[in-house]
Amino acid sequence: MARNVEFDEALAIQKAMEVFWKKGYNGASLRDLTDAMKINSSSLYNTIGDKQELFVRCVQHYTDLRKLDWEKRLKSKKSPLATLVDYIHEAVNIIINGEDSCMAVKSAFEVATNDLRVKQILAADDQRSYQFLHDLIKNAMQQGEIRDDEDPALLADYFNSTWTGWYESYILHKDPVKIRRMAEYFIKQLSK
Amino acid sequence: MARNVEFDEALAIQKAMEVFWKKGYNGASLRDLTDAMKINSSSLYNTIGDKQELFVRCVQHYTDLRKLDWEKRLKSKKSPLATLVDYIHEAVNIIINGEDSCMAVKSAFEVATNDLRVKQILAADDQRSYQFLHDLIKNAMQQGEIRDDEDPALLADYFNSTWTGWYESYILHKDPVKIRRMAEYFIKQLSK
DNA sequence: CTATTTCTGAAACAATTGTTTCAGAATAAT
DNA sequence: ATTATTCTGAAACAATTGTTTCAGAAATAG
Repeated sequence: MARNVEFDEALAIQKAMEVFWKKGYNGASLRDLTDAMKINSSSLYNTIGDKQELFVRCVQHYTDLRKLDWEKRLKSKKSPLATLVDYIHEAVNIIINGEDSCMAVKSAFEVATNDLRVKQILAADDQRSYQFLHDLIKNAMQQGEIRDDEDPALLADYFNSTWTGWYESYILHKDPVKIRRMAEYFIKQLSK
Repeated sequence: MARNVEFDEALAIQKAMEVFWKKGYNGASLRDLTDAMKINSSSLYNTIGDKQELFVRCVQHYTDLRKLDWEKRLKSKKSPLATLVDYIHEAVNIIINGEDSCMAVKSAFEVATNDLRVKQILAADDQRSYQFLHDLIKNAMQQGEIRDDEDPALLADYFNSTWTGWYESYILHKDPVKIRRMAEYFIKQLSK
């Protein structure tokens, strides 16, 4: 018998996520956040909680979006290798066109080192990313699209960790050609 | 005709570097820094400058140390491939045994995105790292230690960006075996 | 409509932030 | 030893930090 929460929590989390993504955890102030979320800090503390809790929710949201993407791609009607190659090309485009790099990677280095909950969320995300690659690689092997003389688990681990360095490279050199060339090498290595 | 600076600036930079390395730029407060440096903030502002300037000096110091290491390794009497394999094994040990990951990588994602000077220092560092790998790969090819059907520049770029992902993986999963297996695959791929 | 509960906005909170001030200690040159 | 200069330590600075308070607006249920 009382009033309901007025603001759209999902939208507010989305907006907060964008701020954290761009500025990092320590670089984003509560004012930055509540301004973007268009709510008062009292509303924030009444519903979501403090800054740490908000960040956890934002990272969770970020990884949820990635999860949806992987699930959709796994349902694709294309062959496993084609699906994988498509994914790599889109990943490259995101690296090259994205303004603020990858929030998961940035958070891994800035926050996961000190915050257990964030580390667990990102570890689970990384595990899903691994599983996505692993499934595609294993299926591609079974269908004879790629060589099967290497352990798919090892390949998935190896490739999964590769993207991170491309993000770093692009931050430092802003060289799209360099990223594309590495991606082509990556694909060639996989295919043959 | 006056007093000299009392504290050891090189030592103070080293101590400040350790704080930034562990806590990041935004996570480290001026008190954290001056405590570790064992100097008063007035001395800091009198000699080195403000927080940004101090950070720049610390990142510069960090990359100087790496530069020395690469130069020493290039003078090694071992074969290029052996030198490279040694380097990879030591890099893995550093990843696995280091408490605070890699300051260059952390700074690339936290600071280089917004600070031009830091970006330039880290880009130059990355370029030296690339050159180190490139020299070794090219020499190994010329001496017939590894296949020469791939562009050494491409391989150097590709491998240079690989380490970063290993750091991330180790932060998230703390799994030494995973890192070692990726390194072995890396070496195998290079050799054959 | 009334009563009750809950949310919101603005203001205030103490603590911490990066930075500056300045008196006095310390030293080098005369 | 005196002088001139510069460094150091402690304190203070205003601004910003994350967080709390609370009066009043809003809305649900009776």
